[in-house]
Amino acid sequence: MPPATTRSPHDRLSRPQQVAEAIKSWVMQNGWGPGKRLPSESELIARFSMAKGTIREAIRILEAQGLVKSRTGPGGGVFVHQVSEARATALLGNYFYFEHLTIDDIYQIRQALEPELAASLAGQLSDAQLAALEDVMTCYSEAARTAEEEREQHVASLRFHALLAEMSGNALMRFLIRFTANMLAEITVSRRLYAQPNRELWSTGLDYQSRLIDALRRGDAVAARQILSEHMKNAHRLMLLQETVLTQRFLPENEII
Amino acid sequence: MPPATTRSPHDRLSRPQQVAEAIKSWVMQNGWGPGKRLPSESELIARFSMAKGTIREAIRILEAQGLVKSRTGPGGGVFVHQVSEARATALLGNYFYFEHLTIDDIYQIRQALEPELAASLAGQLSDAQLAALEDVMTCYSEAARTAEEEREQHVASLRFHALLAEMSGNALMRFLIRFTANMLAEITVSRRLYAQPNRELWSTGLDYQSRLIDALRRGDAVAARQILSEHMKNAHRLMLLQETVLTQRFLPENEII
DNA sequence: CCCAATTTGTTCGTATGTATC
DNA sequence: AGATACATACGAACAAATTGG
Repeated sequence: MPPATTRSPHDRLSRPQQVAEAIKSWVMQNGWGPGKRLPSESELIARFSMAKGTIREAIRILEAQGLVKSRTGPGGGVFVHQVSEARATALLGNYFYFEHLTIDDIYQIRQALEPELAASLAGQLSDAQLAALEDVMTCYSEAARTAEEEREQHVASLRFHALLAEMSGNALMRFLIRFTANMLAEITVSRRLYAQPNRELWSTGLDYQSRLIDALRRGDAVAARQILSEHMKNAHRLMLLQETVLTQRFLPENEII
Repeated sequence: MPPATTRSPHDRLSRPQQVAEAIKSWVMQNGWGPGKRLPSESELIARFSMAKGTIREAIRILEAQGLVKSRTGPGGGVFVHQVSEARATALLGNYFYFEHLTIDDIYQIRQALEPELAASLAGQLSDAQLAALEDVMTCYSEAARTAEEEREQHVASLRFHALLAEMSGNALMRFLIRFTANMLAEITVSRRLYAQPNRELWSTGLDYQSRLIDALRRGDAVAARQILSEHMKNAHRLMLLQETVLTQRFLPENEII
């Protein structure tokens, strides 16, 4: 029995989709990487014996997936393009537009991932990296006075986690941490949760992160894991009070954090 | 200062992209859900004052993202469509085609997520669900004789985890567990890692999963977490011996598991 | 079973915009 | 500035698919 591609015979692929798939596997088989220029429109028209419109739609499909980019003018054309994190985030975000994630859901993942991330980074960071973490922390070292400052502190605290993720050698970990933080920001911003003064969250958050940086510097993986685990548990608990269903929008193709 | 969309002024959106974005936010603002029919091509042509080809490219962009589907004939048209898990998996998989994930990377995530999943399911499953888990388990209760059987057992063991994820109320958890299992299957299948007889992995895996089901039935969250944690650690250790860089293909738009 | 209506799908010719030399 | 090479956009015609009479 073959690996069995589970496409029902009823949803046949349109010609542009066929062409897009063909180009995909063509690029893959030749091992072409980012920057590689694909044949021009007219060449593709000749190669696939299809009309311009059909070829163009195929290119658009690949472009929407972030796999190619096209430029006009001489030396222009269609180029293989590395899918950006922003694009991947937006595309995955579309999926969760229809699933209704709660703050609980997101924190269950963060609760599992972040301590593991912290543990894996203990003793691995350079002085410059540790300094960068402390730098972000100082953005919210003082109690917020206005709602605007409150919001900025909230964003900064999420940036702390994003920065930590950036330091991981694990691309999957990096993406997931940043994605979950993004989703959380979407909720809190869209629901104005940050507007509710939550001094306890930010102040205890500051304390935890300070201790975390210390543990990371000492190379104490167990402590780092424990600290971030408690931090997550606490943040989760505080946010739980204002739990809400995520009515997230279609994400535009740009970075939130 | 506005939320600041970080699009450089140099990569202006093409007209089809503009139209696609306009339709997106249009759907969003009206709160239209899956099944809602969008205006016909000709209506969109009139509304946006653009050529048919341009409108069609916009539709294709949305279709590539899995947000709409179009049907021909009377009563046909373009319909809002819930992004499928398969589509989301494929789109996210494209991102990691360019990042080079290792087995280590994937197991770091599974190691963090799966025990948490197990703990959250303890005492929450119906008899039918527990029976379904045992059912999948029996698929590899006997030692494999041929390489083909070996492969089937491997797939079945990944299915066990997928089924477990399916029982979570957390859509994000469900997706991530299945996604990571998918990525792992991609590696092991494409690199033929399953071909190497690895009796220890499957037999100990069987033992672990049997104990896990028991703990889930008893409602012992701590034990469930511990068992799956050890199982992951063990599976990771065994796979580490044959570690390899993931040279994953562009994922076709279909389900692997 | 065929025919007609409706809607997306595809083709071709032409013209325009844009970046490079 | 002008020529060149490429994607981009337009419009009209035709093809295919689906539904209902």
